Amino acid sequence: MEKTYNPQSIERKWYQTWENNQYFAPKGEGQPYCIMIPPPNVTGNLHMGHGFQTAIMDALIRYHRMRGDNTLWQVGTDHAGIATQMVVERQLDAEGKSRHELGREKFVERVWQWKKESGGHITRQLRRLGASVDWTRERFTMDNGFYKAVQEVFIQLYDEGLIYRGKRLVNWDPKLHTAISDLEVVAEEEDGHLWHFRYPLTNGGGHLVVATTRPETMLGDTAVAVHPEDERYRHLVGQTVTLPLSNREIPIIADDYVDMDFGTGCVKITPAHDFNDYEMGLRHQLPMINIFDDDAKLNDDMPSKYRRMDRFDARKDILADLEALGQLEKVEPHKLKIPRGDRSGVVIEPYLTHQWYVKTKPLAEEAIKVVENGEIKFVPKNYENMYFSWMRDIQDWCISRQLWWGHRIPAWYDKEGKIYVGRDEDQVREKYSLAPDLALIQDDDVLDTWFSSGLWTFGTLGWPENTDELNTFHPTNTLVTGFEIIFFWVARMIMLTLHFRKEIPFDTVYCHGLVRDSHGQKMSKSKGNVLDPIDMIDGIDLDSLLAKRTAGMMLPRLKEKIEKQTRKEFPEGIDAYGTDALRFTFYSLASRSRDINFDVGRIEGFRNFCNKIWNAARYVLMNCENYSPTKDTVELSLADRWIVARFQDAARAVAEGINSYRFDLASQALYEFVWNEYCDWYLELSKPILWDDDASEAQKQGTRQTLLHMLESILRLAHPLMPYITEEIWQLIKSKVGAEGETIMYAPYPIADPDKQDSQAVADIEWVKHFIIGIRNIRGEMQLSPGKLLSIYCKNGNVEDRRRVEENHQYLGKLAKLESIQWLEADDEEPLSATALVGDMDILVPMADLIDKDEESHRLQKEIDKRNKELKQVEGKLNNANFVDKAPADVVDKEKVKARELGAALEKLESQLTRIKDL
RNA sequence: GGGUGGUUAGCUCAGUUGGGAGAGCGACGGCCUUACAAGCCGUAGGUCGCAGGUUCGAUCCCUGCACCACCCACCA
Repeated sequence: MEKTYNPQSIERKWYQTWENNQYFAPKGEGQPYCIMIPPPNVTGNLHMGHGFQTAIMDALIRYHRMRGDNTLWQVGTDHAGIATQMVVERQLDAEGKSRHELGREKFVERVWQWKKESGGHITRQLRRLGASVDWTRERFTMDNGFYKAVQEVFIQLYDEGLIYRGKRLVNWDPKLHTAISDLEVVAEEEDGHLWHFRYPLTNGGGHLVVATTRPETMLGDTAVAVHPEDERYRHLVGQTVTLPLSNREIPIIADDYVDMDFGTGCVKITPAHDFNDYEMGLRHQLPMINIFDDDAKLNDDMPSKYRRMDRFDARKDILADLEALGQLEKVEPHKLKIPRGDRSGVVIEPYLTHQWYVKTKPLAEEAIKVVENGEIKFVPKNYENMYFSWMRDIQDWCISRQLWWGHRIPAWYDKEGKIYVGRDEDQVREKYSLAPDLALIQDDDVLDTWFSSGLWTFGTLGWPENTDELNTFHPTNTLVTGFEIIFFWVARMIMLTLHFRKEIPFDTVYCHGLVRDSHGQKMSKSKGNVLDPIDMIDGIDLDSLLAKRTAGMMLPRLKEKIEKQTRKEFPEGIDAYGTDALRFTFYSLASRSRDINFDVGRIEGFRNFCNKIWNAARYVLMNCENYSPTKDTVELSLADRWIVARFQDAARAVAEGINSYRFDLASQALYEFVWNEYCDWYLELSKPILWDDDASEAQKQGTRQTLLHMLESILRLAHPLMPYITEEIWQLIKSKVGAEGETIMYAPYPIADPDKQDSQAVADIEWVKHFIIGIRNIRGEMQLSPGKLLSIYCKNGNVEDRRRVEENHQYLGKLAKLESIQWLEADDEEPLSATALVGDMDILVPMADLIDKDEESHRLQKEIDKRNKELKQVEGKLNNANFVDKAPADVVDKEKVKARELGAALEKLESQLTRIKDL
């Protein structure tokens, strides 16, 4: 083995081996376990969120696979309608072309081309993370089979009356020229104004003042509303005002939606451009005047001077014109929520168009039930509340998009606009018995991307065919996803799956937080704090990192800031830490918390952990070169029995962590066992035996066997979290432990064995550790040379102490670096010493000339202070009659024991201090 | 406006049947001790956001408040 752990030299090799040998495919007779990957955007790039999510899923998958389950991790990618179309449109733009010049067919062809070129990128990156997905079953949301599933679902829902087409107000994105769903609109508070206009009463008797944040929409006003009980305006209801600029007469209506206390209490009503006004328009049968075109420019029905004008320019002009007319009463600064498209970032316009909708209420009812009754569980549980609150108030889902990239809606129209829904034109003609010469045209729109991803769990398994995969793996088990797409994706999967499969899509939804930078800031290009998981695996030098973070930055000031900040944080760039270290870092961060702050400092620590394992393996191999499994009786040492016992606790803790989705606890239990017990103590305790010429061969074989067996067990325990290093080392040692199989991936996962518990060995080693630590403390504090062999005395020990000293002579001598240990009897004169306590036993390190008197006084005083503080607390409790009376007896006893021990220890320490001082 | 999560060592975070406050990184001191300097040994550091309450006892349970983050909602 190389002296230093080098992830680069092992990772790619093993992944290829695994993939080539089809180790990722479902296998065996075990119970099925299945995870569906949340399909990443086919042309996307792996980010930290993917990294985190993939690490979690792979751990679950490898864990179940090793436990013998018939395990499938289904992989695939999403066509991501808007995102992908935008990328390709941007490319065209750079060539000075537009998609409209190209035409629909050519454009879609071009997107497929782009998918072909860059579609492999993200899947290559998933491989780098060690994801054991079954590549042979990779799917795409627009592959032929999926297309069929999507059509089937659309047609059936339409035939059942759960999909309808209607002309309604939708969220219109004027940049992308498409409708979007409520979820794709993000409303942020921004500074704006509240303008007060005068609308003159038609009969000449004065005017009403309306307040608005959107002056330009006045061109589409069809009423002014007041509250029915508003004394100020009650008498005017039924009269009309004359709308300035348009000179239209519009009614004054009463509606209790109006808040009398806001603004003037008069609201201008623009049914075609505001969701509330739309509802009111319906209630009062108001005309709906659309003032915009698809670009959100004023349309040709508007007064000529505003036609073709951009909405924001029109606002300025209208304000100026109203002011000129003397109708602008006042302007106030006003904070308001501005709706913007999550993709385009432009202000969304409520806009009257024909769109397709899913009637969600009936679907949602069932979907609520399965979470209520526990068939589907959310982890952490509180996300269920979020789910419920949204589902119980769900709105119909606008599923049509005016894009070209996506599933085209399987609907046709005749000249009269009658709708025919079916698989294709021929089938539609047959289904609806249409005359062969009736001209039909297909709907131009495509479906919302989430409509197809909503079918992911069963669509990928072959539905609508009744496949073996579907019967075996559906319902799937665990869905691992970010909480931010619970509504977008999770809820819709549950609704659609219940409807079409009459079963749940998965039984558990594990929701993880958002991966942020080390200061809790969201990672974003504009902040320049984005970390690329691949860079942490492969490393990146400072210049490349700077170039990457500032690529395409237009603002020099921003660019400078990002450079400065990056130089400060990564003066040397980023080291190549390897996949295992990156993954382990993700696990350590996978607590219940909602935000995951990724600190690069931690990955280094876990790379070091890999190196620790690596070197432990080197040690084991060096000492077991000629070892082979033997049938001869071997003798197990105390340390052997101890580490085996301790391993059971570790194995239980790791499994518990994984089972409860507490990967932080699982990784911590593993880390602590490997480093603090196996390496720090067990490997050290093995040396006195292996390097002792007097030790028997049976003892040495026992130690070698335990070294190997424990190492091999650790590798299996760690494999789901750190697949590469564990496979690499496992291959090197498997023959020595008689392990079968070609890969650790199929080796059995360790299960804690209660019979291997050994409380005697654990207690003895605890005592040994205390002994050694006592000496080390004196060494460290007294500045004694670490290599200096000490001759020490023990005193006041009981029978147990004497046994332990006797039995563990070798351990103590080697690890505490002792020349000799001798017992002093009660009446023996004590040499002046530095002392340590192990239970009731004193350890004396004679001072001779090596120990400084003042130093030792100081050290003793520190010990005394510490214990005094503790004793005070304990005595406080024991002196409290209430405590003694009311606390459980075992708690009181514990405190009493503690008080006695502390008292005894203090007595010794103090007399020792007096002796030293009196010197 | 309604709701959720958070506030613990300098930093990032663990800490559920309420009974001794922890880890990693960083800091300090000492070591190239034949697995590992990506290491070893030792040390220091916290009024567990604030104020009340319940309890013999509260980081943990209850109430209120402050601050941070997020989700939902029709105030022109």
